[in-house]
Amino acid sequence: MPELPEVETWRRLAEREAVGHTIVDVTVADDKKVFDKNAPQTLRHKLKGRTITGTDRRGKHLWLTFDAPGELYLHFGMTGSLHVFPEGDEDPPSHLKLQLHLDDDRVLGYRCVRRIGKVRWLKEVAAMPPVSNLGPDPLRDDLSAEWVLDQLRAKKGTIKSALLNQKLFAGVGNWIADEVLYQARLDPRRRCGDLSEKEIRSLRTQLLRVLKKAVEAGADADTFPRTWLFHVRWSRKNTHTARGEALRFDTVGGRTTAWAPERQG
DNA sequence: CTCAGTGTTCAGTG
DNA sequence: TCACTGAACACTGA
Repeated sequence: MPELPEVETWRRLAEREAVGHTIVDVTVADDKKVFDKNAPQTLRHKLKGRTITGTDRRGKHLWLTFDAPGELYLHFGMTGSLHVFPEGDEDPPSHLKLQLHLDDDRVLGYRCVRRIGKVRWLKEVAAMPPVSNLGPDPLRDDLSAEWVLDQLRAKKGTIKSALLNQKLFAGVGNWIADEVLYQARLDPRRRCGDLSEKEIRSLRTQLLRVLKKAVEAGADADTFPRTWLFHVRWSRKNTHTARGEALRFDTVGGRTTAWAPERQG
């Protein structure tokens, strides 16, 4: 479920477990789609022998820095994830596309089931697309109420599509957008321009709150508050929220949107 | 067997 | 040119 909280959780995992370690070997899957323009052998050559010195993230994009120029960009698509496991693990994650074998007999592994993720070797990730095209990351960057008001008032589409716009709120994805609208009690189909100042301020407050809570929980869904829409939004078989409100599914902003009309009127 | 889906990009529309 | 919409991508699981 890689939206901002999941990617931030993986960044912290890499920061804690891999920074300071040297890559003694690299396993690269034969997958031209995930590796994009990078030839697998080039990637292997660049990474082998390097020491990981840092991690960074913006929105849903994660990258590693090293003791020499060049950065490893990781994007997870809809089904990617990052793992640390022992060398020779009997039951390693499936669909591993990249394995960095560290100097302490552990592996930092990038997994991508649906092959929509991307792995690239770049000079400076933050200076080029897609990361350079992102707007502020609500948890990393200052997201002032005034800026949000200005931006949303200039938009013509629905509030749901604005929340998903990475130039406005980098890292917000489909479940977070729905959760924020549920918490802020707003109909996802409302036009941005029709929202009152009070409603936009509430939206911003709930956005920061949902992101902060999800990151504090280590993106572990089981520990998200019981009342969150999250727990019922994944199956259309669910008919009600934990609070007992009728649940509805509509396509808004081109994405499946779960919401509770009686709360979000 | 069919179809929806946590994300991004790009072609098409107005 | 801009803002926005919808399809495509690849694969899994309901």
